[in-house]
Amino acid sequence: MTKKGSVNLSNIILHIDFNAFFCSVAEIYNPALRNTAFAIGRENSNYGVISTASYKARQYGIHSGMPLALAYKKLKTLNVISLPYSYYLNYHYKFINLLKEYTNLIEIGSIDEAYIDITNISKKRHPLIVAKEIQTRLLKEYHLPCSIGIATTLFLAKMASDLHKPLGLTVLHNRDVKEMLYPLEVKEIFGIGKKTYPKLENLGIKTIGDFFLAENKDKVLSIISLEYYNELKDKFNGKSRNTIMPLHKEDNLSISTMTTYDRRLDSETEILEELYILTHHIYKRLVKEKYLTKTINITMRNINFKTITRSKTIDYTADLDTIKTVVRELFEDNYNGDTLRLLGVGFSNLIKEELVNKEEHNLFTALNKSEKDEMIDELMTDLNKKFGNKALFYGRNRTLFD
DNA sequence: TCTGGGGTCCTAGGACCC
DNA sequence: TCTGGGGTCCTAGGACCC
Repeated sequence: MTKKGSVNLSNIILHIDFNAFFCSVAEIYNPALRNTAFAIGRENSNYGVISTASYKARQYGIHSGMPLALAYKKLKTLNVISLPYSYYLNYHYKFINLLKEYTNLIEIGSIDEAYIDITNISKKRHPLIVAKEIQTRLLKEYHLPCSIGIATTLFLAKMASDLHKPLGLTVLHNRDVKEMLYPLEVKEIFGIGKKTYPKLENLGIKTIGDFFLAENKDKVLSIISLEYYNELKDKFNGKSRNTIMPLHKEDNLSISTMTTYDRRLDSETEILEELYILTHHIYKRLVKEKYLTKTINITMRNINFKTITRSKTIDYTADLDTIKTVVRELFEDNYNGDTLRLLGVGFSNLIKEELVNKEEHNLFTALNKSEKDEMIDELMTDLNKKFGNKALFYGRNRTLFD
């Protein structure tokens, strides 16, 4: 698809990434915050971490993920605020709706970023013009500054949007990858995080260029697998996914909730009570979004930050009592008396209620492999009729009738 | 300085089935 | 007595991302 001399066959992907999205939304609701040092995080508290720091706050060395206690050390007067999540979501939807004016080939990366395929649009208008227009409209209509990357694959578009912030507009041609990306630190690679990066750095591999240098290959392979190495190599060579999966993110593989407590928990009764509260909380979402769950998990983190998760798989259910019983069992079977700082409850192996007919499901599990395949084919045909492409997504995750 | 909350993907061993 | 090969599911944990 991106062979030499066949540029016209390449897709054109934009990655649109908001700059300090949560802060921008906060500024919409309270314009007095503009150009001030503030951050999004737990209000009136000395624990927890910064979610997003305004550009002014970043001048003091404050950044996301930083513990609040440290942030206040850097700037005593730092203004830390939070808004209900729905406020951010509201602008997320406005953003997606604006993109829909251009194309339906939209893949949502997270609340503040999305990819779109403008290959077709680009036949009539230059990609840069289109990107500039989207960027300007988001700023003028919604006061949301963003950076946009333009490239032939999703991965390169994302790397490109990171190159210039805020309000960047960056075209990254495949032929320019070496010049533009190789000088960057290896931790800038999407997929190399804070565990892997120090190990590479220890071996003298500091830049992306070092990472791909032939003579460093053995060193790199002592840290990561050959498969992953090759995958990254392809990505930097422009040989990775260049098609949008439009419905990605619209359906969950799992949902969960967790809370860090500002008190320490060591009474079994109290912990179980809190687990029930969390269970109710996440259960409401399960029902609201019309899922059934098959696997229930709890998370416990002790004061030394040791975290365990325990799960149990049962029949698909949306019955609160059944779920609470499993939660209690998981807790009673696994709690060792530690003093805890965090609890969580989650559901995975989800399936949409409307796509499960219990009777059909039971019938299905009794079939042999080829009968199952046949039935899946029939069902997928039906589902495609009913839901269009959406059904393909369920098929991809194979959760439909496992 | 002291570590939020919500997700996804991957790995690996054991159980179980044919 | 010692024990194949392929496949799927379940569980636990880790890395990573926003």
